[in-house]
Amino acid sequence: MAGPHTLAETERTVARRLAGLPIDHQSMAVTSNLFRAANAVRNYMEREVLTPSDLTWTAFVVLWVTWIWGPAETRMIASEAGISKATLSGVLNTLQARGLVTRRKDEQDGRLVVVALTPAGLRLIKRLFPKINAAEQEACRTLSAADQERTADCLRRMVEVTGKEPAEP
Amino acid sequence: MAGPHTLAETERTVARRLAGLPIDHQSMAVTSNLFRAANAVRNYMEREVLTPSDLTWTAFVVLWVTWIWGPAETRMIASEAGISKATLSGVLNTLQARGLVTRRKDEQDGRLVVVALTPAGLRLIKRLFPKINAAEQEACRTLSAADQERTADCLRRMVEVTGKEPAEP
DNA sequence: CGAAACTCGTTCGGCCCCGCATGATTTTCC
DNA sequence: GGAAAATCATGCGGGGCCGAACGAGTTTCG
Repeated sequence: MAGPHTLAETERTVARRLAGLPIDHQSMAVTSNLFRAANAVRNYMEREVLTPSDLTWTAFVVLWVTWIWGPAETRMIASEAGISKATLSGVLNTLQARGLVTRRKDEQDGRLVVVALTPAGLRLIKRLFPKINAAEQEACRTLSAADQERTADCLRRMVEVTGKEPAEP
Repeated sequence: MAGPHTLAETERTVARRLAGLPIDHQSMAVTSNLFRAANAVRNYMEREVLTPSDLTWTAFVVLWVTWIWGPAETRMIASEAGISKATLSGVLNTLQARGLVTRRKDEQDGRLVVVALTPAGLRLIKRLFPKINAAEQEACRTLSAADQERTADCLRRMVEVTGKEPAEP
């Protein structure tokens, strides 16, 4: 990520290259570091925790959501995991083939499919989640408690603002 | 993203479900909102700015990096864009087919490939970037200047901590 | 009751994404 | 000068990712 340039160097060069244009540099700094950080943390967790268990980040998230939200319909899992239903279908095929989740038709409503963890899936997520949380702690190591609280809050507000709104009849 | 639950509701449920486990909730709140926010902002920009021009987020980033860092080698563009060289190869194929970038062998070093914007590519990025910056401003709308500064700084620190380090012989 | 409208999950086509292997090129170091 | 090591971009295979189209199932309402 850092590549041949440091973060500070990169940001300086961009600012110089954009001199003269009427650009809001502050919000640009927030969003570009948002993407950088999300990528860096995600890669860090895959590298340190997930790859040894042959899991992708998305597969882990789906496993986690299924654990937290109990047996649940696919539409709900997709929403909580932040992926589309189409993507979830593929991920579930993979997880099901590895014997980590099961699919079952709902008896009341035949359109619904209920996803649940298998015992093996439950064992895996219980073993992996503490390691992921340790990695989260590591990623936030240099942030004070106040920093963490404020950062989480600011990120929440950004989600609220950009969350889907394309609906104005 | 928000799906059937609000952000606050989701976080409360997770906390209740994880009660008893020795989990650091604060860093979990930071990272989970980090991924949520990155997804939400990215989708927002694709929806509002990029899709009308038939560009993906990654293709836009590659175009932007090529603009900022002038004609440059692929390895450098990949690093700045936060993607692998392999991914960049594919993206460049797409952009080249649409006549937005050119590839040219370096004359000094035959291994290198220099990527440059075509006039059409330059026109496109110049037209799109102000709209992206407006979207960035919108995403940060509810954050004070101090919030923005502090958030950007915290995100930078998270990048530093998790940035690739797998080198200890 | 029964047709129309709606909801749900899956498939499909196209792109992004990566690690790895490969071939081309340059540099290092006898 | 020439073999070995290093560097670079690309192709490939497997998977994630989405919108759109589809078929099966359910609800609405005349």
